[in-house]
Amino acid sequence: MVFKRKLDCLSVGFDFPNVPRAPRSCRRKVVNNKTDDDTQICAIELLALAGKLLQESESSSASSNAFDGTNHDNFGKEIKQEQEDKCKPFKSESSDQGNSTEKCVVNSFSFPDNEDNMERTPMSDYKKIPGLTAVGCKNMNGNCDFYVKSEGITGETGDVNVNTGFEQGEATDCLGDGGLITGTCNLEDATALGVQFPKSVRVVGDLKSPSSMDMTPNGSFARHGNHTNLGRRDDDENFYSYQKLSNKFKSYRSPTIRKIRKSLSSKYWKQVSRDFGHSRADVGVKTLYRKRKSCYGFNAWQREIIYKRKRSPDRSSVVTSDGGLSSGSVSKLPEKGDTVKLSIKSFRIPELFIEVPETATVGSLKRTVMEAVSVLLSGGIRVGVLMHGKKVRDDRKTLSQTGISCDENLDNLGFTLEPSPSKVPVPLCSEDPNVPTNPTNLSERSAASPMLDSGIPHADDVISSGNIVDSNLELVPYQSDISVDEPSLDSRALVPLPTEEVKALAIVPLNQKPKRTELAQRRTRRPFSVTEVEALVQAVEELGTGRWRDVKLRAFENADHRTYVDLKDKWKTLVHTASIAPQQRRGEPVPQELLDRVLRAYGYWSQHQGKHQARGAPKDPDMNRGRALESGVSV
DNA sequence: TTTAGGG
DNA sequence: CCCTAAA
Repeated sequence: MVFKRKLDCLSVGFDFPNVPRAPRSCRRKVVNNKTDDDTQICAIELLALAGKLLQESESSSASSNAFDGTNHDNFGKEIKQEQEDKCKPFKSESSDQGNSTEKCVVNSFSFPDNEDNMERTPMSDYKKIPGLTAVGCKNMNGNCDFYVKSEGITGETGDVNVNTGFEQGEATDCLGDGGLITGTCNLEDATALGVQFPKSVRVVGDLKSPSSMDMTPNGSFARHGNHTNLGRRDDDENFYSYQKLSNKFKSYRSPTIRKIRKSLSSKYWKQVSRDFGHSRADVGVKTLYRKRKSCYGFNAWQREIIYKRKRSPDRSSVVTSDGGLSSGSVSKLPEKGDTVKLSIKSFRIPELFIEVPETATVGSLKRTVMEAVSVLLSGGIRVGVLMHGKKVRDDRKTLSQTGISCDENLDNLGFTLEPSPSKVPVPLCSEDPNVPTNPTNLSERSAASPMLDSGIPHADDVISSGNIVDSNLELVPYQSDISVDEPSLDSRALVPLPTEEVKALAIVPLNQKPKRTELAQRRTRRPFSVTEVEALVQAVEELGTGRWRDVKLRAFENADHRTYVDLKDKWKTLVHTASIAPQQRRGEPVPQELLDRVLRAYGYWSQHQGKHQARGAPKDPDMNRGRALESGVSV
């Protein structure tokens, strides 16, 4: 069954720690979709906003130079050319596929730096609003790359504004309709922007806000980074915002998780539970959920940041004595050793596989991507360091020992975002030959397939936050064979690593209006048969109207599709049905005899709330004689 | 997880 | 049937 399968896929969701993986069949399906070119479809790269902290004068000039007219123009051309080159083959192939689903792998996208801007930016204002829209998309055949174009940059008072438009007719070829805009990015506070597109562009701006920092040779990237993002002059405000976002994120995710759990067959969860060493399925599920929620979710990550901020002020120059962060302290260099300055333009993150029908709206695509990213981020991520393309696993090594020094060519240095492997107890379904299970090489592939949101593409969907159409998202846990990504070649400058992470994380939930994904499809209607009604009435007569679980157990134990809520609902309708004229009743007629019993029981239990509930069937003569029916108060 | 009710 | 606040 299609629906079922989709649910399974979805439920598996994300292979971040503690989350069950998709059934093999599901994952294999994804794998099979891969082509040789798929290896190119490397992990998504989250474009990171990074900054190089320089002396005021230096920085200022640098930033302005980064986007002077000439460079800018070239940039645009290059990108355009890139699009044309790569999209052509895709177009021919896609035509063969008919009007079916487009599968895209999001390679990279920017994330907004300012939440307000993000929410308020109407489509029509893209041209004017400072921001960056960057979307990379490659179809499964690896033939289609399209990116948004950087249209211009203006700067005022140190702010850098990158206006990126999306050229209709270019990138649109890949999706079949409309442009693709996942978000805008206001660089108001950004100190640097790296766009890892055909040609990287870096914007260095507003140096007042050090989102970057110097690192001591002994410092760990992660640790430093974790402090950094918050190290803005408006630290408190940012942090508050961050927390708010975190809450939103939480609330956003919860329903999804619940759906997932709900959707999963108990059988599957039981399996999962066993995999995790829980003896009881229900306990396992609960534990899983809670554990993840408390340990690996966004909250944990947040706590970690806070913790580190307070704990190791000496480790980072951006942390002030009072635990707060100030920009002023950032400029202070460590007294010993050389300083390594890095600029991170982008992070490679686990691949996100997205699948949407051509008829899906751009808005739904955006949301789909958003959801995929949200799920990815919700699992907790960590930073990986690559030197010469090789992952540096030893965290104890000093930077210089690793080869990361001011003398070295830092082009060999790369970073990745990855799920926290340490949180992965045991790879599920590791027997799958198609799926490498090295936890340190985790890579996510999320498949999103809106199926119901096949509405007519509407530009409004993109801009009207209040007009969001449901989209479908299904996440397929997936461990790709992509373990070590190419280090990004042009990254150098200061490293506010986690800064970017925080931004990314904070942004996702913001734009994500929690909406029901099609995951939670409405159950098929299954009218109660007379027999069922009889059983229900019988049980209620004996147990009362406040013990639906018991009713379920007693009369519908084996009817998996009848939940106690269903029974309660049915009783509710029965009471109503019995109360109205027979002519007004619909559906399969319920014998009047049963309806009489319904009213009788209803009346009885209304007057005996709890009195007999502890015992078995209340052999109350009043009820049996139907007197309760008339008076409602028969005792 | 259940219960209780509104949607 | 769904969704959820409460318990």
